[in-house]
Amino acid sequence: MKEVIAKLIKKALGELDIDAKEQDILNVIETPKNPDFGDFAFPCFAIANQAKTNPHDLALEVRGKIRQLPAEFTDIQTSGPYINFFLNRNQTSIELINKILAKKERFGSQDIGKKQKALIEHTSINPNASPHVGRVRNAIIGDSIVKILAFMNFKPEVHYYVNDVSKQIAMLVLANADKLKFDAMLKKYVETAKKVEKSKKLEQEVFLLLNNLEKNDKKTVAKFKKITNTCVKGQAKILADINIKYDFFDYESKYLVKTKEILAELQKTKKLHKDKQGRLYLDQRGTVVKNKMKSPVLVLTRSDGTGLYPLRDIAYTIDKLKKAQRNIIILGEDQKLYFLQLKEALKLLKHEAPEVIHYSFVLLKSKGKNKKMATRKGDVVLLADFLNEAISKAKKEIAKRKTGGDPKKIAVGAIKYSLLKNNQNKVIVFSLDDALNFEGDTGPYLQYSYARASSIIRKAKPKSNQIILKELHDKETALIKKLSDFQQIILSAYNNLNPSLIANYSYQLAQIFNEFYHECPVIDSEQEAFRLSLVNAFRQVLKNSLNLLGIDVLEKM
RNA sequence: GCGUUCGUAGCUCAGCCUGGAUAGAGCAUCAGGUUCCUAACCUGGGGGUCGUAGGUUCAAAUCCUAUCGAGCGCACCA
Repeated sequence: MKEVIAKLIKKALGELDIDAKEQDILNVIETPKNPDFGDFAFPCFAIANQAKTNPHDLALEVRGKIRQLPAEFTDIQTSGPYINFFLNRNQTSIELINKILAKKERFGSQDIGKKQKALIEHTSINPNASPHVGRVRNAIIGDSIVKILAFMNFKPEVHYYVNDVSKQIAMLVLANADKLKFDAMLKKYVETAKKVEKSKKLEQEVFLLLNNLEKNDKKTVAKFKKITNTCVKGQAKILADINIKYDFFDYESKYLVKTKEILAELQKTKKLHKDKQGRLYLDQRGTVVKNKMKSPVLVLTRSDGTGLYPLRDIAYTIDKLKKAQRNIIILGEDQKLYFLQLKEALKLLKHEAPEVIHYSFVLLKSKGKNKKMATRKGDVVLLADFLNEAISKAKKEIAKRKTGGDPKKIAVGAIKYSLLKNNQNKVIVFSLDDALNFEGDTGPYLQYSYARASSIIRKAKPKSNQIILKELHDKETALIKKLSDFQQIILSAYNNLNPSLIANYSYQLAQIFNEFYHECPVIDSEQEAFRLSLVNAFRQVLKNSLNLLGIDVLEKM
């Protein structure tokens, strides 16, 4: 459509003896935010500058040269230095709605992946406690990205990396936590961590346990395994409660044997050295990290020879890379530098690194100050508690309205939306009270809009399928325009691997629908058939959006 | 100190990549709307030096530079 406009303007400019390239015209044509200014606008600033006239007059002159109104438009006006084009929307509206209704849950999807396998690693929480809201941001973003990739015809495979070789688990082993249930783990961990922090002797015992683990001492291995299993099961269960599932749990301990090979290979690059304390480290002076840290090294082993996390991570990542054409990992902002270091280490071994998505922390809002969630201090909102409170709130609301509907779906929608709507590299300031408010820019608002639309469809008894299209109401036009944005938004969310774009779009879409709902009666109206199809198209697009966020829709609520 | 991300209404955010027409929402606040398809909704009011200062440009919340403030990171945690 922009091409049509560009040709039109070029011709008019030609008649005014102004020479302009079609491409230059095309580049500046924009879509006004305010519908009063039409569907497309051509600002005259640049051309006026070139022709040394003022943009105001130029707009008028150009408009004057367009004598015949092309069929695509209902009007062409000038407004100051802008020439505004008003589209003939009726025909294109019906085409769009029909397309949505025909493609259904595939509307907006494209075959970009061509069934390639995409491996996504997300969540990967330390298996030592019940996850808090901050940790869950990783899982929720990751899960949404999995869905976006599937929508673009990739074959996603979801991996959870279980850090079962760690001081954290060793501390729990030391505290005999292998006999504990999942719910008791957090308290035990906090307690033990405090003790170990104060005592060098206890810390030595922790290291000894790790040493025994690397030596594959049967008793030690069994204790680590017991605790890890309890924790992973507990975590997976609560995540399954909010419908986040994994295809594979990859245990870090499995990669212990490969670390010897990795060290041998790194040795060949001559970048691996031993420091005075006997630790092996990678010299990273010639790499991108050189100006980002005090001493550009990546330490791979402790002085007692046991491996550190980065060493096993190299082994694990290389293994992951073999499994899929595309590799993606979701990491917190605290891992930015570390990931660059890992990337450089992989480069030495002639491997690419996965694509990485970083997200910022979730801070807890309390008494005017924003605090970081710290598991050890108990300043946390656990996902389990958040979910329970949200469910009881949803139950209460449903009881009040006597409408029915699944309170858990509403609770999960509220939780996911509250953690997805913000831009990823922006810190989330989390307040439980705000998150439990189901009005305004929230998950339940979106679900409510869908339920309302569904209610219309349920109650309608259309007398005729005849689409009568009179002049569109403003709210109808706005709704259709928003629906037509969907494909572009999804593409952008895919290109940037950024679900918040979809979250924001969903909210705007729902908002416009609610305005339409108030101003345009559907049932028994003259345009009943058309409006019913519009409502159905809205339901489909909102459902598709919310599916990509991992949020279920409800027919009633 | 170095690197990095963020700074927009009382609070929480969108807009910034790709510069354009009076800077948008939600919460809170005030005033309205339900014999009518779900009021978890809608309409209206008040509330903004877009951190600050320069620069580029016909045009800057948007691009560049500096500066202030906050988060995160910078060697045996993962």
